[in-house]
Amino acid sequence: MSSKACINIKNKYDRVVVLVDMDCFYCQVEEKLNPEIRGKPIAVVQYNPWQGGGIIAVNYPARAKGVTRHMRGDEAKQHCPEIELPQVPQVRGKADISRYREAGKEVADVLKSFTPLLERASIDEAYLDITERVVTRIREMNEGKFHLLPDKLSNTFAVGYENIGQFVRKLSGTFDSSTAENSTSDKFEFNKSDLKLLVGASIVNEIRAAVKEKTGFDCSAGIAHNKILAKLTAGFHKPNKQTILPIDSIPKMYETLPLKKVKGLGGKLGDQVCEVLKITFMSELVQFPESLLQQHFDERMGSWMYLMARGIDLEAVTAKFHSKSIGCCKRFPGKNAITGLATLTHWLNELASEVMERLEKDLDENNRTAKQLTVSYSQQIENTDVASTRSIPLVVYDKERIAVDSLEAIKRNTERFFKLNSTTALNNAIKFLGISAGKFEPNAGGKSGRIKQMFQCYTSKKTNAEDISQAVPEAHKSEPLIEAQTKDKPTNESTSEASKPKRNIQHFLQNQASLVSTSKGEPNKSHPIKEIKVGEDLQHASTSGTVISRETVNQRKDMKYFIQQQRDKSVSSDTKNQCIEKHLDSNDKELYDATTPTINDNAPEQQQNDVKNAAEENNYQQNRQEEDQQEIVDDALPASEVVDKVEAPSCSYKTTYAEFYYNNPEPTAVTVECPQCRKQVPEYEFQSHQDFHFALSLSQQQRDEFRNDLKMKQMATSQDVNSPLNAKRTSKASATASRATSGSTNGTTSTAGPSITRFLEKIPATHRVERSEQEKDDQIMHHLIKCSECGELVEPQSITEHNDYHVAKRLQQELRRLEPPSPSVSSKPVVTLLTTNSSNASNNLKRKRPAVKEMMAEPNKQKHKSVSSFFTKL
DNA sequence: CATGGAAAAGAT
DNA sequence: ATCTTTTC
Repeated sequence: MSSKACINIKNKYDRVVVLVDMDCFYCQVEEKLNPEIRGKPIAVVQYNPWQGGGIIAVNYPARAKGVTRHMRGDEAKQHCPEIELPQVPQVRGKADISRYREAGKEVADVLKSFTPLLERASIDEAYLDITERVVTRIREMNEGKFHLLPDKLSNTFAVGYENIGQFVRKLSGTFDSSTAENSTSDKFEFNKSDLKLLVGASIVNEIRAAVKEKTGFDCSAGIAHNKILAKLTAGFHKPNKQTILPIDSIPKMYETLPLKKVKGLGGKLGDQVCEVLKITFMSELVQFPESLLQQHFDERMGSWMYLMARGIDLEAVTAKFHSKSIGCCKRFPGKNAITGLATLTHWLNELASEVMERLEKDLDENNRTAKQLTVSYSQQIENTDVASTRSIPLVVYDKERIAVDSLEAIKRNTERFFKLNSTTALNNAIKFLGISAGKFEPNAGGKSGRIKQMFQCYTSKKTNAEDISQAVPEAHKSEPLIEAQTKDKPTNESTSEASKPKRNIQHFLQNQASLVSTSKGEPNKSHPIKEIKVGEDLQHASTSGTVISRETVNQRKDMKYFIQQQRDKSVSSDTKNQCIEKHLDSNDKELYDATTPTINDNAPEQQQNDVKNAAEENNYQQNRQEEDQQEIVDDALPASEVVDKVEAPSCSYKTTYAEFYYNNPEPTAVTVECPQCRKQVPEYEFQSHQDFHFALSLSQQQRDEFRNDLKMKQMATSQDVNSPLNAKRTSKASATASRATSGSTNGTTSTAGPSITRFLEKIPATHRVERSEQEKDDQIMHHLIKCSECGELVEPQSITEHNDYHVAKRLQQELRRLEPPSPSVSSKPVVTLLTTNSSNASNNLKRKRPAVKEMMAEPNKQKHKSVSSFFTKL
């Protein structure tokens, strides 16, 4: 599991790698959903209340009007009054992109039907290695079964050529004049490789046509010999077009290609490279020896850049269809920061719900189970945001459990979670929350699988007999070419049969006239690459959050030393370096090394932005939000208070709960009346106020259930719970209690805690259900019973079965619980406070990339097949 | 507070 | 295991 799979450097031009990129995908999805707006200028917007919402996708008509990403909806309207602004659906108070996710999968399914060697790169992008198909097609061409007619290459462009016809002519010309002698030259090899791209383009055209036919979506594609270049190339002609990148065109293209446009160099690293080497364009990178690059950056990175400067990227396309993690998150900026337990609980539940939903779907579709939960959050501590991440075992797919465990993880890792003397007011406001599940394992059949199966017949409607196996022949994994070529290996190498290929090519050329005229409509600008649009939205402003962590600060502190160390390293002659050069074709060098002499190692200028020492300011003025919040809630009581309420019913929550206690009402300038509670709310607070009501109404339900469970437990144990005075204790008790309801055996609460046997007894439905006021009528009317476990409304005749489901669920949980050790309690409190103004990014550029040695370890097994042989067979 | 959310992968 | 970086 070292690093990324790479191909042998000798095959550097042998692959045909395609990047398929959906054109303004979200817009297309919305268009498909609502045909009314088709063809109009469109921008997809998310969270519309504030200034018309943030734009996350813009279609081409709208782009023509000057609308761009990271505009607000209002701004877009100014540029283009007729613009349509469909919104990203909002579910559970947060943006929900499942609509696009599903559309993306639809597309990927189509792509996958062309090759198993498909790597999904994002929701709307995928890499394909179609080398095998190309080789097959070339064979078919040789056999006369396939003719590469111009109509197979519509909407196709080649970098460095006016139109595709020109490229074809150039290519065929070299084959025409090929003799046995020059057919061994590198140039000739290049042409063979480029021919593959051309043939590949015909396949990609079919792929894109299939996508269009099956899904209705347009896409663009880049066709090159490796991933990075394919990605780059895809951006050259859009939308609904495809571009080939011939080898010869790479150096010219590099001359005007800003280094930062290359994937992987778009961020701080790219800045560093440009700064340290004093360069801007990719073409300037070629002058530096590998050793120098390795010294300034790191070994891996150095090698990667060295090769990249020569148009080489050895990373294999690996079959990957499904995400390795499923998660969701939300920011709570500024006044939206979470300051109370109730709100925190609410949002954790929302996030947990979404994750759960998606996990269950994933279980259905992919027959796998996530084993790890990761909760991330950032807290405002004394004025800086501190981000943290904690991982915990994910033992059962259970929404409540996920939410509770997440909360526990946060608590456990926060030194002072609550404000002094409070059991609900958070000491540190939370500005960001995220829950994600990962470490998927395939669902094995077998003994543990049996429970899962019985489980599944409840949870999933589908009996998923078919298991979408993403298995891919191992042969593909690292060396797709070898196999292809082996199969294809002809008996004779490059012989002098130039007549037949000529015939074929001329057959092709006969149709060139039409091709050229086709592309006339769209003049192929001779690549002003400075303005090239790479990818859909490459102008992603580096907002570079202000969140810093202790580690970052420490790194900065160490930087001086670090840089010095780098400098001290002597310029040792690198064997690896020589190794690479040895494997570069003479033509590679010709292509790139012509003009520029190698320059010497000179030390990087480091900016000595000294790290400011953490200066603690005791700025205590953050209680504003909670004050506002609490004003609202005179009559309602968030779920998290229930425990305390039950335990200490005599206390007024207003005085007991800091979340509401820190009330220092300030005369506010502009207020609005809340339609729900009819309180005056500061205008700028309105949204979060609404959120709060939302939270309230949702938690109400839970509260009922919770109380019922408590009641039951009390009946069972006849014991009291802890005093609410100790915050830590209380919260723990609360968490444990709720967990117990879902099947825990251990609890601090009782001597006779709920055991699994207890749950295995069938519980009469009538005892388990209690109707809430609002639902009563509904339920009576429809003769439905609400399950106290999950809140679902169930038909009476199904309630037994339904309860069985929960029993099974608990059973599984119980079994699971025995397996893994409990989550490791963290050793240290997380909260360390450091501040800095330095935005100096020159830290830590060391990366590890696959060692070049490994890439070249494999000896060349193949002799390249002569191009002329493509045409020899009849 | 102001793009936001999502995911991967590398670094330590 | 946690944090950072990058990208879309």
